[in-house]
Amino acid sequence: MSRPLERFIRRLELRSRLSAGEKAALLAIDAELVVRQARWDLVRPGEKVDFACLVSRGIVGRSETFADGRRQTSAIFIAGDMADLHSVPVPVAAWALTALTDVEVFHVPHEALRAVAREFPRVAEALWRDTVADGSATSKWVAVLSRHPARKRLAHLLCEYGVRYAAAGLGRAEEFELNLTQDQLSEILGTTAVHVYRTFKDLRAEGVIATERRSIRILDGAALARIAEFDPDYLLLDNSP
Amino acid sequence: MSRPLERFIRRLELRSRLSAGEKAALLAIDAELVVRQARWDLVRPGEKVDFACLVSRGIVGRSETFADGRRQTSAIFIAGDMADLHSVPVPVAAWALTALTDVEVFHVPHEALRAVAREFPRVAEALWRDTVADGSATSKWVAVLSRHPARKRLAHLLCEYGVRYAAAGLGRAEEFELNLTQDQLSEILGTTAVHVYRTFKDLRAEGVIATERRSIRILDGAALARIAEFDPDYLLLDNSP
DNA sequence: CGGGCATTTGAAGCTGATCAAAATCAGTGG
DNA sequence: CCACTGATTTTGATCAGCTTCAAATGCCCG
Repeated sequence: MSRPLERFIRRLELRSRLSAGEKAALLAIDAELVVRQARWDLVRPGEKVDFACLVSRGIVGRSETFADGRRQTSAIFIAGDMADLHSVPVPVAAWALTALTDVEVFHVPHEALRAVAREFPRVAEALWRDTVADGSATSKWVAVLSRHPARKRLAHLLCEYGVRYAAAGLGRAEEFELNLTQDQLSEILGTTAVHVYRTFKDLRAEGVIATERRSIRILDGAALARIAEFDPDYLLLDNSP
Repeated sequence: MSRPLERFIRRLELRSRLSAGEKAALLAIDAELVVRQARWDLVRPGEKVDFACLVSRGIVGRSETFADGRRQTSAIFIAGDMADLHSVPVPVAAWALTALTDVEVFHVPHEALRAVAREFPRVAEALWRDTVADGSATSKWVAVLSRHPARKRLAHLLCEYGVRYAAAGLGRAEEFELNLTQDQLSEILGTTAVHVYRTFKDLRAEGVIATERRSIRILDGAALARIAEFDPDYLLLDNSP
């Protein structure tokens, strides 16, 4: 694609209104396309970066590894997400950004983003707003992870992923590919791969979802949302402001 | 105090460089002082606000309540913290801000902050940067909460609080008042009050900390940091940029 | 000095972790 | 097309950490 930020602008417009001039300035930014295999670390903790990673294909995870080797993924990013928008004001990574599947990522130069933000205060606010949305999702995840058992956590993840996947224009909220292994899911859900399996099994047995290979079909969205206590407000996706 | 934002500017300066003019513009902002007792909700979920809450005294928590009445606190804020800086770009609260102790809070008008941010791009970036720091701490908490047993979680909280308390110029990292009940701590640590008590007891028995009423004395900071796997980088407090 | 919180203590039970291993699948090369 | 290989999913058994419930003690404030 000749205009790497096209999809990112559509993402921003889910939360912010942008003028034609503002969009044109963003569209004019050039970015290097990088193709990586699953497991590749796009950014390592402590690394100083001068670009932000815009996901174009596949899934990127933000994760942290502990002394005993166990890992926790605190966010996942899909096509259209700027995985480390926070690196623009804070260019030293505090976590790893890892390719969870084979991915295509644009390296968007910080300096170009900063220049547009300086010139257009509403772009600056739009970027700030998307950073807030990231924090909002993370904050929600603190609560879900800490207070819900695995079945509610998984239900919540499926609800959120479906909504985000649909909002990104990548598919339907009721049926999508979740291209993550149960091991990767366990690192998001704060549990073990074994338990992820059993949890999937329970949800299938209840007739709430169906799985086939890595595609998820939500048979009873209302039930799933009830199990998860899912309320999409925290994703800040209704373009009201 | 005639200049409500004085302490907030010092907080910003821990992470961003500001010119005299930029500081003056922030200092000129007027804000209403509000005094509340413990348990008071400063902001309720879903509420539309046109001001941000700058903590002046006491502790404010950001928390979420579930259907069964259990609560999770995803962040705590001390004097100098803008508890809901994120409300400037996103003025609809997704969570409650609650006074965990008796508090004094300044209501800082969004419009005033936005005006300064529009005029001074570096102020905009400083505010953005502090939002990133909030997200960074939240993201760390996802990992800690999800992967560490209660003893490491408590150790981590004590390390973080000490560092933040000292950075805010409110005391020393090795000895401070943690004016929270064990019940409130359990809502931060994702456990129960009973378990918080037992965890404190264990850490005391190991000689790592001492407690007296609600004051905490860290006897062996190195051991506490080791237990917690604490590395303060994620707080983004070294004024390097 | 009494009432309301908060802390401390005890006992029982459950959820999810851990460890081990079998079954299945995806991809590779003969 | 099949055998082989490594990764992932599925299954089973045991156990630790934490929750839950109940109650006693301690502390602060009016």
